[in-house]
Amino acid sequence: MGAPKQKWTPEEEAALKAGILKYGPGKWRTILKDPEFSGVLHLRSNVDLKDKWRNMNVMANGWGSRDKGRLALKRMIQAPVQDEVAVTSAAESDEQIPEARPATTSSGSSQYGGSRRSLLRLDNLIMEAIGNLKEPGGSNKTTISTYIEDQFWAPPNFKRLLSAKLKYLTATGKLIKMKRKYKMAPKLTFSDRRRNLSVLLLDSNQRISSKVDGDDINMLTKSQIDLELAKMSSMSPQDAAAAAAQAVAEADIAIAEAEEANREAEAAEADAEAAQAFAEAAMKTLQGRSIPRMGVGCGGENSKGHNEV
DNA sequence: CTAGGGGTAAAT
DNA sequence: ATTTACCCCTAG
Repeated sequence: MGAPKQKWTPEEEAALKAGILKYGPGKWRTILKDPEFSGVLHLRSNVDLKDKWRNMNVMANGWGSRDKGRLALKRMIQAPVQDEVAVTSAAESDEQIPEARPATTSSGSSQYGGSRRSLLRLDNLIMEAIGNLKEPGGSNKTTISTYIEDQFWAPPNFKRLLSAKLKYLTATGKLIKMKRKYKMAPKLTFSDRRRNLSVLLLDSNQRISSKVDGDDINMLTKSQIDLELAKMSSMSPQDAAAAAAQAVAEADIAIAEAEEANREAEAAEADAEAAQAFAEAAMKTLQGRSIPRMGVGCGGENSKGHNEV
């Protein structure tokens, strides 16, 4: 009647994920009662949390429980019908997911539509690489490149793209170049109000109480969290690749330009999506560190955002 | 209260 | 026209 739809804000998503990280999946009521999250989620109900989490997870692994058979067996060689549906969820090694996307055939108008988003993704990918490598003193370009190339197929011009990106990130202060290695900025000057978000996340990175009771379904706690991260990773290569091929056609300058324009102009939607990815990267990076507590007051709001209450 | 199924309104 | 995402309803 009054509100046809109420989109989830990144803050809400972050809070939800933080709550799941803190307690675990299924404790929606508990998460909702937590004073740290109730401030952000007091408008949502426990059912909403569950639904949202389901949607996120479905996107992560491909087909969790929903999505009957729409995209499933459609245009795939070999029919894995008789096989189990044991996805590669509990992968303890690294984030590596079998992409089963029928590729984006919507290359009708090859504008910058999807490029901007992908570029921003690569941005986060680099952060994740550095954060995951956890190399003391930072990681050099080759290491980062290897890390990414190892997980995804790298376009022929990837090295070039990466170089441009690294340079840009260093120039903007997001990365610190020491000698020949790149490190993350200590102050986390990624954005303005992105700080309290990370703090919010970091506050609840204690650990997951994985109490092995006896049943088999137990490890869907941390696995699913990591799955979330894998989602971003497995989604990037395709999109980023297409973007890379296009971007290289233009010039390396176009990348920085697009990035800058993106950051200045529509830093509402893109940044919003980057928020959750960044939150995760930051959380993983600063894991097990002494984090000074901060107020969780989200005061500074962007001027041109969507005003939905 | 939580898990799952389903429908419908927005995006592409 | 197809896909995404939010919300409601029902069963356990």
